[in-house]
Amino acid sequence: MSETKRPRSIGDDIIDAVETATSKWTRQKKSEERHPGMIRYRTSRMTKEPRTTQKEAAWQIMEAAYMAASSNDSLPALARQIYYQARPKIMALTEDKELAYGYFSQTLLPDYIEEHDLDWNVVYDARGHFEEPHTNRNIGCGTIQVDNYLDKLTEPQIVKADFSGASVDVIGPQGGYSAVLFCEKEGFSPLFEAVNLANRHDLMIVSTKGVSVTAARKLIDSVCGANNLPLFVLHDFDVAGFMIFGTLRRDTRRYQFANTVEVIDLGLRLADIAGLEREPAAATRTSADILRTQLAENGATDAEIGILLNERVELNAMTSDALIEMIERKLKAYGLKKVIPDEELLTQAYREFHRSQLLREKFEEMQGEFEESTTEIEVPKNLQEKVRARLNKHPDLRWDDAIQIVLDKSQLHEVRAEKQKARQKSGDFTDGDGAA
DNA sequence: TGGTCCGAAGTCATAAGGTG
DNA sequence: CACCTTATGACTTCGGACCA
Repeated sequence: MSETKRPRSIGDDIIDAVETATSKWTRQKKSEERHPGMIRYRTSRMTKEPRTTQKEAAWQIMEAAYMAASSNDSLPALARQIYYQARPKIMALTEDKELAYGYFSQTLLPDYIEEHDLDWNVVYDARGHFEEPHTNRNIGCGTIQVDNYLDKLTEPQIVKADFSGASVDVIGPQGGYSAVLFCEKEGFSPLFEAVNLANRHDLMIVSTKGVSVTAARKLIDSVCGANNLPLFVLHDFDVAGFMIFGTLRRDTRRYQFANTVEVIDLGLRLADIAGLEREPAAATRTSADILRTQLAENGATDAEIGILLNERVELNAMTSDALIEMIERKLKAYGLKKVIPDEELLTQAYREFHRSQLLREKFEEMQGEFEESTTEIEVPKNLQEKVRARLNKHPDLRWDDAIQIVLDKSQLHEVRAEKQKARQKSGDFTDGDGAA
């Protein structure tokens, strides 16, 4: 501006010099006025020393922590056990920054395992249960239990007749159940049992408390996906309920489905909540727009979203009979059928049961003759000591098992097998070695 | 051409909300 | 308390604008 009017003076040079020298500073200052949020970041960035993040620290020590917790990968390790191994080490590397268990177990540990493609035996606590129809196997929705269960799935096995008669052993969907029912709440189990829901429709019922754990999704993925069984989902009419429904039919950060599963919504949906008690939706800090998007992604219609933003209806608002009526109406509408195996298996089973019947008649005859001819049975001396000696040798047995072995050494194997079988019947799929 | 700066987009770590 | 998820603030990265 000035140079055309008058010759440059020393003053002009000084001004230029000052402006040049301070231009960067001015620029920064003005930028900071426009973006006050950046000030802290910039100062911290200029003054901070490079430090280790919790993630970096975790990456350094994770393997050692797992190996310690799992006794060199020979036993299953609970996420929490690994955490206790890892925590002091991570904190030492990060200026004692507190390490939250949730962050460790939900983010660091699974991310590490995924990134390194590891085959570690990491275990989370069971949450909820699943129960087969007819067999009454009731198993916890935990990592180990689900894995063991999936390992043992089998085709129906016909058990040949012996003293106890022929039977058919079934573990899993084949010959066992025709669909899986997922219920958001565990509390309905007594009701389902009272009306015999599972047995009458050959349903395996899975319930977790709230959002499904990954073990439950893995179970559903395998059982439904590999056998083409439908999954029915029962949930509240609320934001969480739709989320529960949504996470069972799409991939999330923590679990990706390997199979395609046909997921059927049993409600509650708009059509189901007429006349039911509504309560205000739980307060949330999430904006309505985000909720709307989420809900739509989880399958809610516009009309439903309109209600869900303000109100909710619990499954508990239904009377027991109305709930069962609704479930069965929808199962019927779907066309769910009882399990009936193919002709070949039916034939085999028929023959074996027939044989069993004949054997029983024979046995009863023999029993009559036997009772007449028996005399007093000799009992070995020092039976108590003998039992104690057997138990010392095989501490996993009970006293009556020991008597059988005293009577006949060759029984040991059978006794063991019986015990194992009994445990499986009762739904103990935790496997002998068990969690540490 | 090569250094500096900006800010959108991405990552990390945590908080908070939900189930029973 | 366990677990799950999404939201969010703090920080980090990085492509491109800018400038000398």
